[in-house]
Amino acid sequence: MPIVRARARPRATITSVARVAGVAVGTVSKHLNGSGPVAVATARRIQQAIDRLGYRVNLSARCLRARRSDSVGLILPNLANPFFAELAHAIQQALTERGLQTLLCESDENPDREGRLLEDLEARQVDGVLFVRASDRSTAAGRLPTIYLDRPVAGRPSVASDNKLGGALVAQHLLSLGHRRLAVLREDRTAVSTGDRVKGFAAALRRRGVNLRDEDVLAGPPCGTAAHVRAVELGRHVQELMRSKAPPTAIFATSDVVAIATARRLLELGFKIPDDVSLVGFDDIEMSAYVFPPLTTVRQDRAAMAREAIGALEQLLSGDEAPPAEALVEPKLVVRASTAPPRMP
Amino acid sequence: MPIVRARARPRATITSVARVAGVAVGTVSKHLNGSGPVAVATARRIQQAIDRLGYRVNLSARCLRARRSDSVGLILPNLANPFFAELAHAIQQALTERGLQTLLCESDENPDREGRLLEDLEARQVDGVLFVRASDRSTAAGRLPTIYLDRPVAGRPSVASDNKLGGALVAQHLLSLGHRRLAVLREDRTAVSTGDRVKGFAAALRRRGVNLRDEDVLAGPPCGTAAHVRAVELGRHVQELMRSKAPPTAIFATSDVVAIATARRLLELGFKIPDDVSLVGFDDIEMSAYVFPPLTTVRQDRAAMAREAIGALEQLLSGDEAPPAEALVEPKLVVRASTAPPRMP
DNA sequence: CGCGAGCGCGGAAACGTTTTCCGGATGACG
DNA sequence: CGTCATCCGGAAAACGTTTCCGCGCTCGCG
Repeated sequence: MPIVRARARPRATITSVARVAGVAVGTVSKHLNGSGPVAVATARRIQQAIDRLGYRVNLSARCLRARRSDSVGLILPNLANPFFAELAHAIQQALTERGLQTLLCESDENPDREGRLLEDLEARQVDGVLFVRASDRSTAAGRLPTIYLDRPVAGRPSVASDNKLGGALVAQHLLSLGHRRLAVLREDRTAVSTGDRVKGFAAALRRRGVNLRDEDVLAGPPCGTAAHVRAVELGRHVQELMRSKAPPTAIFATSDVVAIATARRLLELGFKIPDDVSLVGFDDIEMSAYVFPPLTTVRQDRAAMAREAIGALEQLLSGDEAPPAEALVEPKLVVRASTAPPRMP
Repeated sequence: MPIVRARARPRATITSVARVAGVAVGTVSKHLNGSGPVAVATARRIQQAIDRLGYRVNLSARCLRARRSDSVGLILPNLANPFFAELAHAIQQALTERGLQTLLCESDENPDREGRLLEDLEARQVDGVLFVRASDRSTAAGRLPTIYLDRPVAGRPSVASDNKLGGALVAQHLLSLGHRRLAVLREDRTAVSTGDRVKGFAAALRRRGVNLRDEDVLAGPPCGTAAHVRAVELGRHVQELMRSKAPPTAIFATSDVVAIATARRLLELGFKIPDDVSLVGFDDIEMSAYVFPPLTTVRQDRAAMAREAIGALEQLLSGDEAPPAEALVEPKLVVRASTAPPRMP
């Protein structure tokens, strides 16, 4: 518990403003919040006092008295993951537009910390929580109104991309280019969102008569493994895949980060993208437009997710309607330069 | 101002805990904070009451009374920029270790919003602020104890990487590989940190008898321009550079994002990296290890910057020592696969 | 002219803590 | 046995707001 210096000059309070303006504190409060009638002349005097004293409301006091903080907590696994960072950006922007403050916390991919974060947010009196769990197995739950994001919980209100549809979009795109020999690289065998992408992908293939064998789906080490270990593992998978008897003509990586790392390995091995092999990612992080080759991917609409999540939270808080169910946001295929028809044999 | 439902069941307060435990509120407070002697038997009774009621301290009330929030504000331009996101991650982690809460705000690269953010943080009673300004020209300043980060302000306590040294490290590396024809790609002509990198680079070259002409330093459009516009501009610069009479054998991009976009353009144009041209970035964002080719770059030590900044802030808050000056964090060269000796003519 | 309505404002009670001050009990020691 | 220090706990005052209640005044209307 660090030592903190008491502020040198005490800050102006609503009381000092009232004294300077020659009115009662209640009147100042009404002027600040527009919560009651105040004559224009009085309002002007109050405003002058505020400006002169440099008064700023004390949100702790307001929150204490009004039992309302106008702030919501956002818990997510890790800002170093570009997708989460960009999601945080979108959410913060949307909340700001609504006049709400964001309290951003990182769980560091550690489910054990999530409980503590929820307690912290409760102690800080947030009105609600937007919660991206560290893993699908994480079971932390607070007493606050919560909307789950990206990683839904059955029976709880949540907002996520339609991952199955996303996977299907990829399948459709690759099939229409003429690909028939396909493979999937996923980072973690257990992640539900990733699993849905693969399921949607496989189902769409099957509907068009193309079979995706189990051995065509390669998974990296479980979530939580060190990044460089996962990269090495991924590199091995790529090599194994491309050196097999019937190498795929297209690869679906279940996230852009994996896709970018896959592209690196393919290029290192001397394969050309998309000439020798097509590559599709997922998320559409900003970086995916800048790498070589610019990545064909599935865009998760972060702004829409943010809007949807905040709407759901407000509905939950207003409490007059039935709590919203699990909402799906439509993903969109973004075609760039990493996909093309397969080379004719 | 959104409507917020009053909480259904009122939360347990320190008063209710005291009643259940059969003690006075002051005693509960002492037990919670260890701020006074309390007998073990009493402490046990209190703890049982706390557990039974599911009590959580109300930080608004504590902050109001104790005039101390144990939280610090962090203002940065944009989480969608991977370097800032990773910096935020490091800072949040370091603050958490110190038992401090982080209030993260984005200015969206907009200097006009910074003033409002500072007011917000003041209203929320943060103990201090870590401030990454949106631009070197942004002049916003609050009344809170502030440590400037990454973009220093003359005469104010600040923490930043030693950008000149970083630039010199790049020069040294490229010179020792045998490069003599060099070029620089920077994103923004006016940014001081970027300027220092270029200055350090040019100065180190000059010391070794290599001249960097003005026309060898290409700058993108000013900060704030839309991302895709900047990418197009950058592409043009790369092309122009490589099609010139004496194309460089090595390029220094003043950030990893620019380097990655440069690599893309070079590869699109058919150049091999590092065979045809070497490429060096700056920052060492995580992605730079995953792209092709893995990027030689200068690592900004985010953890050290976070430690340094928090240390400076605590010193500023304790107030007994002279406020710390402008601190520089040492950057380190990270050699990967994007640099090699120049092709012999 | 009388009366009710409503506007503008003041007063005061909360909100949940921390902190200070004080008193009672207990133990040690002469 | 008396005195004093020590330990533990109670009481109450703040912290800066919001909100409720009520009062005086003005104005419109019959």
